[in-house]
Amino acid sequence: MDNNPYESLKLDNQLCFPLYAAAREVVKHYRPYLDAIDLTYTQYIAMMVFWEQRRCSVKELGERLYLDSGTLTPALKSLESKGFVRRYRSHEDERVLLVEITPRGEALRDRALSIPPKVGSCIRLEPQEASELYRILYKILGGMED
Amino acid sequence: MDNNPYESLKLDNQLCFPLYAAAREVVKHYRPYLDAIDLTYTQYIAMMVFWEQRRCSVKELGERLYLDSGTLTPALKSLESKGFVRRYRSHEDERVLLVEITPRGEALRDRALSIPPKVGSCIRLEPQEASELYRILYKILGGMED
DNA sequence: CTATAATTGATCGCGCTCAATTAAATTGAT
DNA sequence: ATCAATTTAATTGAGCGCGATCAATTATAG
Repeated sequence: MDNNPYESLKLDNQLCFPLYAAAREVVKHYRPYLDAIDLTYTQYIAMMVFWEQRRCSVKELGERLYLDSGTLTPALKSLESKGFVRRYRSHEDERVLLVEITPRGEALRDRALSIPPKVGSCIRLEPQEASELYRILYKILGGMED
Repeated sequence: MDNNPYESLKLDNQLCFPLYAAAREVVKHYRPYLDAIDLTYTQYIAMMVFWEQRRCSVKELGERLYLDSGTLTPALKSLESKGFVRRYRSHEDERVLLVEITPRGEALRDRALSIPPKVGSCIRLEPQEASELYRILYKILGGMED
């Protein structure tokens, strides 16, 4: 049947490759909509957190987004320069940098509302496939922490 | 039940976000093994193509990997500098740049053989989940071309 | 036979990621 | 209680990936 010792190195047998490629393709579809509100994808998912909870530390944000501070610091500085958040050190612990949404950032939420349905329509999956994909992806994310 | 008009902007309701995060997490797990053979992940998936078909054009490679020349050109130059491939223009059509694997590149295949099982063991999915994920990811990739 | 369009890669600037560094807080031994 | 050692938090800088633009080549139309 399969006597090729290099079978495991074939591109078509990789799970990581379509994961990597699909992620880039989907994020790419956000770009025109995100350009319109002057956000990158990383900034967009950060704003999602602030729309939900107004304020959090860089560390907490990083855990939520699976991103480290090296990625977040420049993204948050950019959000601050656009007036969507403000950044300040915690008084209780000076090591902690807190980020808080501004009224301008709150206002952006309404302009972002049209994005999810637009991108969602490009990912043509059955509802059942979408929820299965969601479940499996979080299983991967949960199982990799070691 | 759900009267929040911003429900669609919650991080937990996004499909793209876990896709984006899981892709990065999985690729990150390749790094130590790829470092050992001096390849980046992009260079690794490019080598997979050459291990299978020895030679192809930059354009063809880009279609296969869903990457453009801005990403591939520096990656291929780096592979060339390490002696794993050679690059030359096609005689039939001078616009086409062909990339061909070298004996040194062929030899690298054996050293890469141990990588897929090592990374695979970090992605703790049932075989059935893995194949379902594979199917759905390629459905996304196939359905986005427009 | 010239002019226009399309294709192919290369180059450049920006954002993201990782490793190393700096700064702050905590722990623990005396 | 004090101070070195460890731990924790975020910033900085280098390299990679991506989108946009450009130059060179080829194909097509008038």
